[in-house]
Amino acid sequence: MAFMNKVDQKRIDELFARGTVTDIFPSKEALTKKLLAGEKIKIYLGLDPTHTAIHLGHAKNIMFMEELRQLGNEVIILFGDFTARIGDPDKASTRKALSEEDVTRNMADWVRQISPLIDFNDKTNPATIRHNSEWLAKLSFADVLSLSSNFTVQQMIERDMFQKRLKEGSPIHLHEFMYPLMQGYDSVAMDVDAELCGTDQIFNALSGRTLMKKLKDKEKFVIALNLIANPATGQLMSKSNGTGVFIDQSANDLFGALMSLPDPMIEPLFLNCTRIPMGEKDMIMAQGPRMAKALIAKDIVKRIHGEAASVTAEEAFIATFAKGGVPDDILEIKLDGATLAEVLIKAGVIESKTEWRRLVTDTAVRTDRDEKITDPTYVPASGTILKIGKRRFVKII
RNA sequence: GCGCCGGUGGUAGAGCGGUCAAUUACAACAGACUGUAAAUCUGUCGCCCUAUGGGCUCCGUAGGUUCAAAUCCUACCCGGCGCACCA
Repeated sequence: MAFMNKVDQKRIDELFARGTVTDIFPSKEALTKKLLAGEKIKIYLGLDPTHTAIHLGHAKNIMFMEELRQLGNEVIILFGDFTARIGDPDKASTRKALSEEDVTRNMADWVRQISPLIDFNDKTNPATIRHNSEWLAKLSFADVLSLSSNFTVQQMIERDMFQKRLKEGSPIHLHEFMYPLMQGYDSVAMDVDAELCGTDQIFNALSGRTLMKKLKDKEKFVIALNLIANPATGQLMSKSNGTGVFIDQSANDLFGALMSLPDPMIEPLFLNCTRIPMGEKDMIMAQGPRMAKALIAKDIVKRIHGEAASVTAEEAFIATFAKGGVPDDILEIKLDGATLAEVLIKAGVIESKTEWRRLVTDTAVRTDRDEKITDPTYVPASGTILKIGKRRFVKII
């Protein structure tokens, strides 16, 4: 184990070649040297249990951690359960704190969702999970004072978000200055060699670097990964931009969500979210956007739902959207004397009768034989398959 | 505690006595088109109905003024800013 491994070298090169690592502190050279020295490095990735809307931007960081784990490093997934209850400074405002139950539930949900992406059960080198309440909850006020003496107010207010708030006259709560401190102390408490984070977390990660140097005289590496953005528009992948893809959905839905992303996202997805060798990139991109996107979507679905599901998802997508067909597994509903609209509301397919009337007048409702339904009071025969819009399918039994 | 400002639909954010179920943008939904659940164009976007019409609910909460309130008044709750208090 303590010798330089050619295979590892190749793998590390490949990892960096994807261009998803934007910053390394103190330097890339130092890190590569350390990784190749055959020493097992202890690295952590902090996750925020204030929410469970896990999208590809999170997923790709987890994938990166898995890669490091496979290279033999000690990999820690750290839940900021203590910090989540305090509230992280947000761009615009102070974030609300969560209850303990919320945080616990969220953490379980995170683990469920990321489990396909990182191995917590490997026999020799499993990824481990820790919680920062383990140490942060135990600090005394004196400890906190002593920690905070390592930073100046000037360093804290230097942050963009604080500058912005100062300018706007929005509040900056004192405890928000503690956040980088707490996150920095995570590094000390776990005595890590490195931290992986998104570029948005560099400030916090670097405060950990400062603390490690001051308190332990140790050089902590910080590896910052890019945030996935649309190269054409510069917009980050996010729900509000209509480009957020959440991983907690069925194979079919995930595949569809990926296919519907704008074409300029193909390359970032390839680089960030797949591990298809870089050598194949040009060949894949040369196949045109549709093929390339499908290939990438399939690879991503495979990582989360497995090979078989990824194949079915692609087939279902082609059958349903490219050919206008009907997927296999559709909701079956029984009328039982109620009107169609009533049954659909009950099944959660539509929200209200008003919505139903709208859909009918928009000619969004048709049978599988392409007959348009124009009467809201239409009573379908048993066995009829109804398409409502592009994505809603119902079979009457 | 005092003063000032604000709380509007999924979000941002107009409106500030009738013409407001509430401008606009984003999100969402639908149609056309398409390789696509993309882009673009078009339409829709509180609920209910015996429907080119009618009814109900809605602008922090509760009252009030008025023929009429999201719009004015009062109280309360919540948020922000400033000042003070911290004998």
